[in-house]
Amino acid sequence: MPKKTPSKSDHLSVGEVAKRSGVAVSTIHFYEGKGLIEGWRNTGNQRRYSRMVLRRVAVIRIAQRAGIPLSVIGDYLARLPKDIALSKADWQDLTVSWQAYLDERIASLLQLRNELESCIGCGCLSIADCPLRNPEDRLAAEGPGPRLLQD
Amino acid sequence: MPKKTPSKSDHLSVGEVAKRSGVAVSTIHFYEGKGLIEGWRNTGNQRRYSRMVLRRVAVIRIAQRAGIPLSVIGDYLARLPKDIALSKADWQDLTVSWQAYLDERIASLLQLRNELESCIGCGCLSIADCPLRNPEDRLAAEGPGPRLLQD
DNA sequence: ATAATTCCTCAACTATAGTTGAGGTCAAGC
DNA sequence: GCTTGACCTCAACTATAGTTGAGGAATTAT
Repeated sequence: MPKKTPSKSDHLSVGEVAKRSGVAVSTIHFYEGKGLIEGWRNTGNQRRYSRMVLRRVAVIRIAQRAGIPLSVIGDYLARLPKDIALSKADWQDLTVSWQAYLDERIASLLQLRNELESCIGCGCLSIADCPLRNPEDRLAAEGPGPRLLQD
Repeated sequence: MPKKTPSKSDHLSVGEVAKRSGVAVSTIHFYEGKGLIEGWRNTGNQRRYSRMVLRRVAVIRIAQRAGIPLSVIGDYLARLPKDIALSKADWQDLTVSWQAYLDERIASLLQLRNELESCIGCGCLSIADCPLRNPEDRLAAEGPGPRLLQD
């Protein structure tokens, strides 16, 4: 039984996870601190991860591409089995949720785009009339925006 | 000549700008510090703004809705006349730029959405095969994302 | 056995977009 | 003419998503 390769079978060091998932070691630390991933420690207090963590990191990065904040990603991941491979159903749930999220964001951006289009050259920005400043829009606008107008 | 109303003609205090544009006074300070808006001071060192600043603030908030960072908004605004009303052409330039920006972001989100769709249930996330992890995507992906994969 | 990596923790720092508070000044109303 | 409210500056703090560095321990390679 050769024991040459860094860590075989199913325990990866942070460095290996970092290299294989394409993120920095500090980011792995950070994700673990946030509870997004989990592992155990060896006798020398060094982090060891199951290779399942690679998929979790991939999932995190994909969700980030969709603009989902880590806290929300964490909520999704928390409902999933830890250290067990994501099942087809798990992955399906995630993708469906994220598609809904993406759909909302896309719709919101499209609305803004169309409003810009209809306002090209008008330059009005009238508080009363312009859809770009119309309070109705705010209700349909994306969530984390700061309060825009109140008159 | 009545001089009752807070500040008539064409000089608004921060408070008035804040109230009329719907942002906090601290935000006006912040924008001024960032060079996004400009004004002058009265004899008592208090900020005074032309009413043109209201439109500028509206423009800033609209651009933020589109997800454009303040630094970029500042670059656009810097090329515009200060303290002079935005012309139709100015506004047109802005909206066209922002639409292009929005189009890119929308395209990028749609691509991700479609990739998710094609991957529903596959759960592969294969480094080699999965479009969600495929390096080709990165080139087409949105700008400010952290580096994703390098193998 | 020693040297070179890798890893550990913890604190501090980056950037973005602001908000909050302290301590003090200015302007407006009565 | 004095009190209240609006304003001033500056520093510190919030949140998100990490990165960087110091000082020290563990692991790996020669």
